[in-house]
Amino acid sequence: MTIVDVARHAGVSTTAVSKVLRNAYGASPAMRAKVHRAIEELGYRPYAAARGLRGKTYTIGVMLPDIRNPFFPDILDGLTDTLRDTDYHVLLGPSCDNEKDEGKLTDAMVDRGMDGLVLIAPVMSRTRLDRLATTIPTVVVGRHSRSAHYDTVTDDDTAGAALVVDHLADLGHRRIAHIEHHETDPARLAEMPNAVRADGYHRAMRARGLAVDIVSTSYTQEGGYLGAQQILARPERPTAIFAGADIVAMGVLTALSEAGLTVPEDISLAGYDNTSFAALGPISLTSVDQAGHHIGTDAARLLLQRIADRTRPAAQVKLAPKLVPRRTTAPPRP
Amino acid sequence: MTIVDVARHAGVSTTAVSKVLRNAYGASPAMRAKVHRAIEELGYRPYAAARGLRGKTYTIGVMLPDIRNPFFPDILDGLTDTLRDTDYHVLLGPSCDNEKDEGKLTDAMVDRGMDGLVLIAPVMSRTRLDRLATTIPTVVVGRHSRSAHYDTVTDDDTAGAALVVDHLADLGHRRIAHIEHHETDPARLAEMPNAVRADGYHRAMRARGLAVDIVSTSYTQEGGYLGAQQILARPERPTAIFAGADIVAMGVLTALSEAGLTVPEDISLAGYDNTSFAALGPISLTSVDQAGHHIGTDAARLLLQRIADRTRPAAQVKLAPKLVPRRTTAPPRP
DNA sequence: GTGAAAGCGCTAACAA
DNA sequence: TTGTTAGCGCTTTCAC
Repeated sequence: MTIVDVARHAGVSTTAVSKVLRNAYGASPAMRAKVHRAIEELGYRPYAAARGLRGKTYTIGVMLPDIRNPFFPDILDGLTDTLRDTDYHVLLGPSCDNEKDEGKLTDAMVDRGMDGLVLIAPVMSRTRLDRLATTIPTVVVGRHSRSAHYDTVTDDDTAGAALVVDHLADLGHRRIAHIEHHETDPARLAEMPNAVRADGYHRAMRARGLAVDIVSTSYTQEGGYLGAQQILARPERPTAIFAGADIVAMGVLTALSEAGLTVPEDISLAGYDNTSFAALGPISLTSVDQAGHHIGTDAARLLLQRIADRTRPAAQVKLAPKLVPRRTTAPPRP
Repeated sequence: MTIVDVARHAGVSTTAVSKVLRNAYGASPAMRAKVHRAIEELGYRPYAAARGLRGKTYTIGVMLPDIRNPFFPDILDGLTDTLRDTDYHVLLGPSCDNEKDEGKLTDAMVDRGMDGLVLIAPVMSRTRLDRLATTIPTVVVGRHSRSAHYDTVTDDDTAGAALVVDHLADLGHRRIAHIEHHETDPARLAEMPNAVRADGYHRAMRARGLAVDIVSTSYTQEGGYLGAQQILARPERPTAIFAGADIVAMGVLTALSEAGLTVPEDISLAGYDNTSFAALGPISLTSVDQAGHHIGTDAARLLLQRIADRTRPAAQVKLAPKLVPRRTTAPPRP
């Protein structure tokens, strides 16, 4: 079942069918109707793989660091909701949290002729990111970099971290530890959301005259578990922990519970992302909302615009985070 | 940068390059070496979209019902671990939990020339599933159907449900409610894992002479929340709840917590899937382990075999679930 | 507004 | 073992 069959069935040329399929200029209403009827009657579906050879594949690729992090589905929902009424399909790569896997995945997506990419918090070098974006329309989410070739959607992570520090400090906490996602590359130190968040914590603490206490693990449940264990092994225990992501806070809860500590009586805990798990009754985690759905919507919109016009100036959308206080934060024991 | 450039650079024919790329028969070691060097030097990458037009795209599509359900990443890990050392790439569709979205996504995957599909708990009709599997190598995960055209990997949901019921009954519970994922289609009633799980509960309860109490919502956090609210509104409250999935149990916990009930003192709770959240310290949910990673490994292996030989007899792999008792289940109040 | 014809990059017959 | 050649299904000039 090909375009040739449709053309024959409708009594027109293959060119005509192609034009109708693409809503291209140069097909009369009568022709469109004929072709559409033929498509209907034959149950024809264009073969995207073949379209890609000359035109577009109507496919958008999404890369994310960790499918287990419940924040990313929010972004995905925003993306798919926006793309639902278009001809585009979204295809997701499996989690990849290192430069090598990222390279493999983005290569694979380019090789499959995808029309555009949404990269969520990519760790690849700025050079590579830039090169990629000149190859294929790209929107970068979360990473605080700026390029002429790709659009970005970010949340103000500096402000978000300050929100948490201020909240805890206002409650009376003086010793507030932070668990961050380990970042050594100096170039990425200024760009990755986790690094900016840690920097925001740093600034906010110093602005209050408080001593900085950072533990480096990763933005995973295990990272939170291990980070909390390190913190609990300290001679002087902090009275509050600011986990860089809700998923980290989940692991922290396990470690605290195993240590026989209760939240917020023994120690306060705040997360980041305001995922659906933060709202869970028995957890009720204080967190920072960065409106994942909205991020996804913006990313999709920007990508569609960039696909339509690859020369348009790059846009930087920056969203403002919001603190959502819940039951895991309270004044420290007197 | 095409195969022609590589051929010219290596001083061989395009066929030779093609053969080397595919590890096909008919290329001398000397030729392979020459071609590989040319590929290296030119930084050539085959264009998968074009390969798909004649041969394969080296792409495997995965469809899952809900990206928010933390059980599915386990399966995905098993899949990607197994596929990592092959030439195949895994691409995931966005969540789709209804027949229409499933149809759109599988169509899109077929249209993109994917070499094989892994469908996790698909809800589409058996006819459609069968037709799909004759079009493209397919492995179905979780669904208890049998076909000559696709392989299946399932867990013994009947036994798993019985494990939970027996555990609770042995603790002394008599009134055990079950929250299931709503299923009306009579054909799917015997095939979907959620339906089989509910049926297993049914049988196990009756075998013990206990009264069945089923609430139908969905396998989501919200489904658990709403289901628990319905259960709590009963004149006579059950002493234990068996949630059909861990993600459901998460929602149940919220509802119980809002109602001022404690677990397991006021009410026992068990989930299913043994996700990483079940092991979380403050949650510590009794659950049923169905070895998601193993399921993924088997699915990948079966799919590779089916891609290699589409006529091979269909295999049905059935795994055995295991109960993981934790702190949310205890004897009822006297 | 419409259609004929030339590829897109690759694979697979087939011939050498 | 190697190379020549004809497409895969679609889009895109470029005539008409």
